[in-house]
Amino acid sequence: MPDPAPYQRIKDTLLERVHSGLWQPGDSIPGEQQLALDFNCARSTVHRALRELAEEGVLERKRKTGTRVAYPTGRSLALDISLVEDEIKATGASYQYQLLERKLAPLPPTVAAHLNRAPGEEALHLLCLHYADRHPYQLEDRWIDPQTVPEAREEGFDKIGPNPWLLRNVPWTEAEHVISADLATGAVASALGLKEGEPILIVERRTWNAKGPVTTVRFHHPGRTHRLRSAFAPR
Amino acid sequence: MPDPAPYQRIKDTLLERVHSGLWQPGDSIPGEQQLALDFNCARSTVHRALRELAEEGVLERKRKTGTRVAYPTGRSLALDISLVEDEIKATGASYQYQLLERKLAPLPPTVAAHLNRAPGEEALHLLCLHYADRHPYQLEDRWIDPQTVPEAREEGFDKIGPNPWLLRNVPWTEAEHVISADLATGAVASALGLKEGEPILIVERRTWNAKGPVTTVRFHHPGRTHRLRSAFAPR
DNA sequence: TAAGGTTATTTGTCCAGACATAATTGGAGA
DNA sequence: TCTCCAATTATGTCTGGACAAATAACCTTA
Repeated sequence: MPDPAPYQRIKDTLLERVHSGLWQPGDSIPGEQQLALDFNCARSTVHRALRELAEEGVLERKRKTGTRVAYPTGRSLALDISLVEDEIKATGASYQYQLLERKLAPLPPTVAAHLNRAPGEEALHLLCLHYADRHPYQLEDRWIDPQTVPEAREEGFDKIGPNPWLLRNVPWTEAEHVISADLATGAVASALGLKEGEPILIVERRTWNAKGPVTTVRFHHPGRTHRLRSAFAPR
Repeated sequence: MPDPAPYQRIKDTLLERVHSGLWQPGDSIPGEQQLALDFNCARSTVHRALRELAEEGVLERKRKTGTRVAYPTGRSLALDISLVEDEIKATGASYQYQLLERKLAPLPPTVAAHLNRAPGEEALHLLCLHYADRHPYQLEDRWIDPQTVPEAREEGFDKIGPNPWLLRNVPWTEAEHVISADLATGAVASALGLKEGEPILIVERRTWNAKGPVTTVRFHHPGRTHRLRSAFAPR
């Protein structure tokens, strides 16, 4: 194993002091000059370690006042949202993909608003089901704007899921996520193998690239068994 | 407004080139040497800009090969989780806090596991309701380990919510979040003013500090009206 | 042709020193 | 006592130079 870089070693050491409780939230810690002497390195090396720890929310720095251990606020939480396939395989389960529906359909109002289209205009609508070990894991309800993504007209989406296909062909540069809960009804319930009225967890993602809105997608998960997890440090 | 630092200006410029689509995912971009000439600055300044963009997931860098625009993967998503009070006030709504229950009670098994206690041992149980403009916004169901946090015995929690109190008195250094959906039942339903069987969104947070597990808390929100939002960049 | 070693290129990090900038502190003057 | 300015001190950033490490490309040899 290669030696970690000095700035990294310093970060680790300082973080350890915070985690161990040796330095408590609110405590002042030594200045860069002093730490540079302690660690026998240049001030800029110490500076980088401190700067990054501050960015990560571990420390708070102010000119003239110096550096203190930050009070955690839980200001942000990072959720991993990978491709379903990777997500499922990471748990050791087998992955299966099934296309339920693919057709041009009139846009519902909320989706139309995101895609900058009038409600009722036609767009490509996809319904896909992702299985983990043969159990329904996620129902994907997606709209693709054929104006921004004309190539999508040629793609059947019967072999490859829309997510990997889009990443490959029309990478987006901006996204917005909204998480909410609702009840399973009709098609969603039966696709996921749930009874009507069971809870579902919904992650909605809307993405843009330089040319405009690309796609809106709602991922539906069985609410009681699915979990979005985040082990994490304050930020 | 003060001039932004050069490395920041470079970051902005490069990010703009990616966002505008001038540089597409997969494209190679000029090397550090070249960019330093372009921006008329030292290589280390360019290097910092590139390094940070790579950390943010915008670029991918490899030695010898150079720097390319990254394909977005949506690998992570950042949710802001602030204090409820700030969260509510940020929307312009008025905030109100109400303590519903505060008593020592035997630990349910799942909570006991996190707090390293045997099920049935006693811990401090709190039920709190947070209002936005007089409407129930969040039901907080919290367990505090009186062994790790003896001070909590003395606190009534009738004026100050457990969250701000804990941050002030027993800051945690590590946390884990789990998001899920369920149905409102019994006490939860009536506290939130929902009918039985309506969907709720649950955020569970478990925290630790140097001395051990501090607290387990479940935040219950009305599922259809509450949203966890994240405008975000790929990572 | 295949294997293996060498070279060149690019990023990664460090350093020492310099100046900029924010913010506290203390002192001068009203 | 109050106000305002200046000195002090910590962090923030840049420079220009150096060396390390990864790795793609090339070159040698069997």
